[in-house]
Amino acid sequence: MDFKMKKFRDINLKLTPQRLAIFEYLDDNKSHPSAEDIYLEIRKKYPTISFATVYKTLEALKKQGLLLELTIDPERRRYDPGTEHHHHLICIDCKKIVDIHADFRVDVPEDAKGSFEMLGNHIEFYGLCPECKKKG
Amino acid sequence: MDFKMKKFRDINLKLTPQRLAIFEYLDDNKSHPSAEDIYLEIRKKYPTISFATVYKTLEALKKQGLLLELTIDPERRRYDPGTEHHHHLICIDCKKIVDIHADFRVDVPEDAKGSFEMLGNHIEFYGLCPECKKKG
DNA sequence: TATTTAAGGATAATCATTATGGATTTTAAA
DNA sequence: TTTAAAATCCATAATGATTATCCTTAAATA
Ligand SMILES: [Mn+2]
Ligand SMILES: [Mn+2]
Ligand SMILES: [Zn+2]
Ligand SMILES: [Zn+2]
Repeated sequence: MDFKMKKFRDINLKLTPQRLAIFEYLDDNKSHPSAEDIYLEIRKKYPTISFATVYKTLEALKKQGLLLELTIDPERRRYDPGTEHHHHLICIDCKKIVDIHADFRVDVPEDAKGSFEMLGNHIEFYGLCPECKKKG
Repeated sequence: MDFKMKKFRDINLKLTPQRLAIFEYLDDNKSHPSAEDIYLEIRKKYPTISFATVYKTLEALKKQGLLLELTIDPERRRYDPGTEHHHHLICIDCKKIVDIHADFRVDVPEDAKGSFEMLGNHIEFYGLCPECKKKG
């Protein structure tokens, strides 16, 4: 969180109570929340905060490279404060997203990639979380 | 396409000219089109077709397991008539999606997966297509 | 051909996200 | 401390994709 504040100062972005609350909520957050998740949480402290503020703060964080946007849930965008390269496991039932910090060799064979310039990759694992497996 | 018709007949779904046109458009289609792409194309033959019809047909195909919905483009859903297990390469510039038919070993280590039940995976590769690389 | 039932199409509704604009707050300078 | 400029807040409107509704039309089947 400290470094988020620093980065913001560095580029003339102001530190407001709303933003600090969002930083704090995201800091070390492993739940991959949606904009609404964040909005609902921050609203407990700042009941007048607007969705626009949440979206704009997320946009600013993304632009600083301090936040990733996940396109893994077809219903809504999810955000990930863990910006190191990692992969995800999503429960097909409750949509919970869990980090997978493992290194996989996924070199695309030359003939398959053609003259594409390869820049990165992301693996989505699908499965059932322990809770949902129990429920059936 | 034939087998799509058969599956539809088997479950009391009617074969209409609009649906056949969509089947035909999707058959062997490697472009991963959006609902709008499909709508615009079919409209050439059936100028009165509605978006609702496109969405409903896609939904029916999905339910039959004849079509996959991709959550790889944050702006809109893309559809994939290739339902065999494969991966994708997306151009971060023009959003073109290309199939990668290669087999990768991506076994999640026991300690990372916990008691999740693993059911599948999908790898998204990010890069620049030859055309976009040229443009800079 | 008649009957049944699903599908088509126009359009409204919904939901997530983005844009706008005036009031407020922060920051820096005077 | 006062002032001014810039950034942010939030209410709200706009947008764009997707889903729902409802009435008319057409496909299937006997
Ligand atoms: Mn993550
Ligand atoms: Mn594909
Ligand atoms: Zn679950
Ligand atoms: Zn491209």
